[in-house]
Amino acid sequence: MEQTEQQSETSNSKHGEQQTPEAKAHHYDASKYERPSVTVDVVMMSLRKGDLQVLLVKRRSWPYEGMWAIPGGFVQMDESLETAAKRELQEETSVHDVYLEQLYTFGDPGRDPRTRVITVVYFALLDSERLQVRAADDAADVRWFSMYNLPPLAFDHAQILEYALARLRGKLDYTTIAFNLLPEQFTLRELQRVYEIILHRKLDKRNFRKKVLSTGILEDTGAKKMEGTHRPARLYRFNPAVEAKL
Amino acid sequence: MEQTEQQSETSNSKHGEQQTPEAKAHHYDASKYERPSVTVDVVMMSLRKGDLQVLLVKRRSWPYEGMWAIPGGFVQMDESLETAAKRELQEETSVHDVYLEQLYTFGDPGRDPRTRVITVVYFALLDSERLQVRAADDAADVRWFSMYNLPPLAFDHAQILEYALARLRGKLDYTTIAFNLLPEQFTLRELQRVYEIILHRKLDKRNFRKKVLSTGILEDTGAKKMEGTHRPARLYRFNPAVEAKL
DNA sequence: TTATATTAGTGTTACTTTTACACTAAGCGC
DNA sequence: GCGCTTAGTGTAAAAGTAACACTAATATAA
Repeated sequence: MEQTEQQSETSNSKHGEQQTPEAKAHHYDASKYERPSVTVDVVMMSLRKGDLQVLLVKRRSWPYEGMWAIPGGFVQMDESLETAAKRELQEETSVHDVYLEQLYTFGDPGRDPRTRVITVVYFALLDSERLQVRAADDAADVRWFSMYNLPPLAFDHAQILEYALARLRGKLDYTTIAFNLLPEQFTLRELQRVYEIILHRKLDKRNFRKKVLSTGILEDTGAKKMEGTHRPARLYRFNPAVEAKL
Repeated sequence: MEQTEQQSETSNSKHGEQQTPEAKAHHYDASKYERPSVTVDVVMMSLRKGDLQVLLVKRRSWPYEGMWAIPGGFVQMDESLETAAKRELQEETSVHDVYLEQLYTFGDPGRDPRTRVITVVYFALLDSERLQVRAADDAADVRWFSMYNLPPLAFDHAQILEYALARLRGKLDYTTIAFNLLPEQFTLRELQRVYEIILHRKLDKRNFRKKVLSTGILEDTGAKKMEGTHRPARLYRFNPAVEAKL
C-alpha cells in the first residue's frame, strides 16, 4: 500500500511527495480509493422512571426500515467530532452543557449495506430534570428505551449500546461520571439509586454513604428535600473542586 | 443540518428517503459536503534497553517536514480499521499476532493543514524478543524513541502518545496487558520490571510477587533462567485460561 | 393528640487487602 | 570456600471493605 502510505499525514514519504492539499487531493482522487463516509452517533442516556434509558430513533427507510437506531449524522468538514456530537445532541434533545465522551469508532466494511461508513460513537449523560423541556418524548419516531429491554436495533447498534453500558459501569467507581445523571442538588438516596440502576444490583446504604461522604466530594446545601410522608432528606451538591479523589 | 441527518445511517429520515446506496451516494455527491480522509495510525510500543519505547517515522515533506510522527496510512474501502492497523504494523515491523487495541479517534479540523483528516489511533504492544527480526531499527527515517524522552512531534502526535501512555498505565493493574511486552517465558523479576518501567516507579518485590502469584495467572514452566553470576530465576508462562482474575 | 407508616440517618465488628520491611538461597568466579 | 549478585520468602500493622439493625423526622389518619 505504497500509495496510501505516502499520502498519510504520518507518512515518511519514501516514494513521493505531496506538497499541498491540492496535490494530495489530486493524487488521492486519481487513485482507485474512494473515501469512506464518516458519521458521529450519540448514545444519549438518562435516568427516567427509575430506569436507565437511551434515546433511539426509528428508521423509515432501507436498510433496517422500521428498526430503532442510535441517532447520528455526518461530520461536516469544518467541525470537530465533538462538535458534531453536540449538534446531534441538540437536534434530538435541545439540551447543552451535558457530559459527552467519545466511546469508540466502528468501521467494519459491511456494517452499513449502502456504503462504507465509519462511525465515531459518543455517549452523553443527561440529567432527567433538565430533560423535561423536550416534548418529542412520545413521538412515534423518537423514543426512550430501557437499556435493559431494548427493541431490535439497526446495524451494529446493539453491540454499541452494550459497549456504552460497559464503559459507564466501568467508570462509575473511579470517576464522578454518575453526577451527570442527577440535577444540581440531590439526596444521598438518589445518588445511591443512580449507582444501583447502572450496576443493576443493590448497595448497602450505610457503606455507600460512608464511602461517598468520606471523599469530601459532596457539599451539604443546608436545604432539605421533603417528599412523601416521611423524614426529609438532606440535599447535597457536587463539589468539583474535590474531583481528584473518588 | 437536515441533509446530513437524513443521510445518516441512523437517521429517522423525517424529510426524505434514500432507498439505495446509489440514491444515497448521489444525494451525497450533490451536496456541498466533501468527505474527510480517514487514516489509521498505530502507536507501537515495546520495551527496549530497560525503557518503554515507541516507533516513529521521520517526515520528509510538508507539513512538519523533518519531524517525527506516528506511522499510519489511509484506510482502504474494503478493510476494517483493525485490519488497516495490522497492515501498518506489518509494514513497519513485520511482526504479527501482537496486542492491538483501539485508542481514540482524533478529528479536529485543522490538525492536518493539508485537508480534513480523521485519524483512528490504535496502539500495539510488541514483545522485544520477537522484534529483533526487523533490521530497520537504526534507519534514518524509522526509529525507536523513549516514551519519556520524545523528539518534537508532527501534528497532534505528542498528545496522542501522552494519551496512549495513560491508557497503558490505566490498564496495567486490572488487565493482563503487560504480558504482551514479554516473551512467552519470563521471570517474575522481568515482569516486575515491565510494571516499574510503565508506571515509572519502584514496586515492592515481595508484595508484587505475592499479588501476581495469588491470581494463579502464571504457570511455572519448571525451567530456570540462568544469567550472570547468581542464583537462577524460575521461568513462568502466562496462563490465558485464568485471564478473568487479575 | 396519638398511633402508624415511611424513608432518613447513624456505628461497630469481622474480614480482606495493602503496605512496609530484612534475611536466607543458589549460582558464579576467584 | 569466600565474596559477589540476584532469587526467593513471611509477618505484622494499617487501611479498606462488607455485613448488619435500630432511632429520627415527617405526614396522615384515626
